[in-house]
Amino acid sequence: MVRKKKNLSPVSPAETEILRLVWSLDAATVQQVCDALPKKPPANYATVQTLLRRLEKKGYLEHRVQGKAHVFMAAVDQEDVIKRTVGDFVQRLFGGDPLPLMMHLADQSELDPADIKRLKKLIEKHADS
Amino acid sequence: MVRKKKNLSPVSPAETEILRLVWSLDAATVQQVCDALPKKPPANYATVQTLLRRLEKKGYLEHRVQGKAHVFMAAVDQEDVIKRTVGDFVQRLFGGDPLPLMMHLADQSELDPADIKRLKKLIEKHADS
DNA sequence: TGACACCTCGTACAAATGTACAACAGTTGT
DNA sequence: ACAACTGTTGTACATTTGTACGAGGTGTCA
Repeated sequence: MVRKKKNLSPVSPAETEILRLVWSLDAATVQQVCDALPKKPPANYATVQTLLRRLEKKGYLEHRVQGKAHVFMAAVDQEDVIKRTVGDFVQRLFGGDPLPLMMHLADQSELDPADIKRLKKLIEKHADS
Repeated sequence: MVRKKKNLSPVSPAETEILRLVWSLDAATVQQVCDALPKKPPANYATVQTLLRRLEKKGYLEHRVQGKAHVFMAAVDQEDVIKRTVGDFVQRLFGGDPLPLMMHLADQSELDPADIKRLKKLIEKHADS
């Protein structure tokens, strides 16, 4: 698959969550996305459907027909989307400097030892470059 | 100052950037915020003004009058806002797990040695807790 | 003491966003 | 073959967001 880049209109907050679920499910029908959402405020089928439709129109998803249902799946590279999304976020909230965000996360998060190990390794790698 | 918490309506992306500038300037007039914005697309005074007014209405800013101008300043704790904002963001894009974001940032960012040192220290601190 | 500059205020308005209904169609169990 | 499901499509609509104009007030300098 080719997965063209750029020129994608922005993903709204609500759309972002839906997109994430499709990624994590790899491919999913409207129903499956609904089921994956928190039950607390039971997701409205129609609403989720609209979000999926919009994501497809924007170019982030595509679908194949399976039986009577549409199965949605990624149409662009997840990493690219995350990169852009995080980049924009860091820009707005921290003026583009990722360090404050790292510090905030390191400070706030409960990281288990394994996580810390992986993180340190990654950071280490950047130390000598 | 008391700085009540919660019940604040969300900050939109454009508003977020303005809010960040007010924080970084500590206190600022519309003009000063405009000047702090990238010149590239020269910020429209009226637009910035609207954003500041909305931030005040939402409760994030307040102002004092100085001469003929309004000087805007934070009305709620910056850390709280950042915490909530980052939290929401992590929720939407990563389902609430901050580690993928940490990894992404560690992987993408060019961190200088000093940054790495500080980060490692912070992470270290969490290792034995 | 006017003319100017610089501000705020009220207002506007298109586009994006969040949310959702109603109508219609393919499947399926009976 | 028909009702009951389950899904899609078209559409709607109140808010929020991004962007910005014009009128009117006020401090300032000649």
